[in-house]
Amino acid sequence: MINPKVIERLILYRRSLLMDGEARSGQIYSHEMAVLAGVSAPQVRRDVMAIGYSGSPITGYDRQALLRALGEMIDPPEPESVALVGVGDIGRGILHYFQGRRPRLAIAALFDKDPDKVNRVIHGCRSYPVEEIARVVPSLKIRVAIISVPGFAAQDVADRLVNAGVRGILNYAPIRLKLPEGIYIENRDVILSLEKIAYFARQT
Amino acid sequence: MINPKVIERLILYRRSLLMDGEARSGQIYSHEMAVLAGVSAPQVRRDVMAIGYSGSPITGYDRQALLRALGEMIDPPEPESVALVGVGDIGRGILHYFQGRRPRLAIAALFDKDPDKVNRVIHGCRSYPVEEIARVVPSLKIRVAIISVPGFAAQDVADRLVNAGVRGILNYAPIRLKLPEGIYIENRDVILSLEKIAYFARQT
DNA sequence: TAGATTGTTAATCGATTAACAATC
DNA sequence: TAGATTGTTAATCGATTAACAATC
Repeated sequence: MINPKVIERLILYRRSLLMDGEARSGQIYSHEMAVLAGVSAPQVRRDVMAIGYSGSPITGYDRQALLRALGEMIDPPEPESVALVGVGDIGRGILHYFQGRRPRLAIAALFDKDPDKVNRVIHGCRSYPVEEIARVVPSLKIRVAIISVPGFAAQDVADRLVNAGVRGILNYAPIRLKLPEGIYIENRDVILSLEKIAYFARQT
Repeated sequence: MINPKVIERLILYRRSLLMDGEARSGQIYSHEMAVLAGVSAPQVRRDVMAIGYSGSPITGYDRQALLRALGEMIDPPEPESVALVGVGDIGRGILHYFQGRRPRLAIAALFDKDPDKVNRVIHGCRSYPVEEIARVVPSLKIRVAIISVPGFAAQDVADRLVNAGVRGILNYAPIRLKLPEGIYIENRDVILSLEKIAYFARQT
């Protein structure tokens, strides 16, 4: 199993290759990829090795073949649905921003506690009360969720999601969720990030 | 200088102490703090040591004194202004969510390229064209900025911000910014995060 | 004093970087 | 072949964990 930092770099490599319009086909060397992605060349070689793709000492890597190998690692084999819980400011922002950007990854269900926000279609997406997580999440085979509810509600929501089959969570709520082993989580607390950045901006 | 992971934990310790309403005053042991913040007890002790505060082998740490020490490290000495560039879906979500939550840290200026979005007041905050960054950022002594513009515009915006005196950036644009040494940056690319989470959710 | 906790050092772990032999 | 690059191993670096002497 590949670790999170490696996966992140693999995603960056793919983007770099796709955005490097100059030469979508042809060959590319590790040091060129390194410049594009902002990492070191040996790092690129190690990462490429990790996905089982190999290049040639003479011609480097084949762009198209490398993109295929990256896609096989990164992309879900079939389109995947994501749940978004909490249709507040942050949640709505993410929903609007995200929809339609990744064909194989789409927000397929919204959940909220507010009766005014449920049983509607928001930005092309059906919204349900949180009590329906247990029913809707398994029926849509959802395994990834975004939590953007207030801190006090986040643990309850997380428990419901995990019980319903979710295995990965992107958490915007300002608390550290307690989750069973094997659930992958990333915390994206905006206020914490800004406090941290402000600290470092003050130094120097 | 303290490293980012330590600062992040210090912020969590403070939150844990503030939210642990049970006993806002009195003493607390490292292993109790460890449970609250979800880290190990020796880790808590090392971090507390790093901010120059010390406890007693008998009574542990004094909550109020520790909170003061944490605040001195984390909080800006005087209220600090933050710039937000890009008043789109994500930017607007952050603006609405963030305003008023941290008294010493507030979004004080918005910037956008769209003529319809500038020279207005959005959610109590004045908006300017991006060309005015060079003038407004220094005049408000802004050192921290949030970038939530499309990828193709982000590098230009970042350069303008850094030239105007910004030293810390929270970047929501889907590119790796090239910045001079000494500028602190955190990347919060939503799509990248979800792709990563989806990968790990598929395993197991 | 006895004992649990603190401050601090040593051991471990993992990831990154540097070096280099293998290769086309 | 000569040479630049790849694949792969060794060295380095840093952070975390474990251990323990000092302390009240």
